[in-house]
Formats: sequence, structure tokens, C-alpha cells
Amino acid sequence: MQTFKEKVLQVVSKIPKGTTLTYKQVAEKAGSPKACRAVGSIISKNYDPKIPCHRVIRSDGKIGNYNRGQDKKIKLLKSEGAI
DNA sequence: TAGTTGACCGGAA
DNA sequence: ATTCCGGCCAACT
Repeated sequence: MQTFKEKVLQVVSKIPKGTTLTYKQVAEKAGSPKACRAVGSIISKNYDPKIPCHRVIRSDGKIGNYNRGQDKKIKLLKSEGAI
């Protein structure tokens, strides 16, 4: 059992290729469905190449933000077939 | 320690 | 459909 931050990173790192999860879904899997905001904060600060944070999008179906730029995120999702 | 901020979400106008 | 407001959680100052 780890902290919420660790759990979130773990969940995100377990996202299969070509699959996109919403921040709320990640928060729910992490144990706090209402921590969707915290998830964004944690991921944004946790700059790690092992964490495919580009597979995490908003519930509205929008891309949201990304530490490398939304353009990179969109390209990655398109490359993986998530689009 | 307390206050503010942020890669969000859902509902209301 | 778009815009505004409140709420929840973690991190930063």
C-alpha cells in the first residue's frame, strides 16, 4: 500500500497501449474518485518517462494538458491508435 | 500551519 | 452548445 501519488503513478504506468483513461477513472482506481484534480497535479509534477501520462485525458473527451505540449500528446495517442 | 494553485468534474444558467 | 460556479485532493509557497 502506497500513498495516493504512488498509486496514481502505478495506475497510469499500467495503462495498456491504445487505451485512454480519464483523470476521474485514474483517481477512482487510485482509491479516490473525487481526487481527479489531485491526479492532474501529481502527474504534472511527476515528470517521468515511465509514466505514459499522455494516455490520460479529460472526461469531456478532450486531450487536456501535457508537460510536453498537447501536440505531442495528440500525436502519441494517434500513433497508438487511441484516436 | 494556513492559504493559494492546478494537466479536473459535474451541474446550472 | 458554451460559459460560470462550487467542490474535492495533493503539492507549493
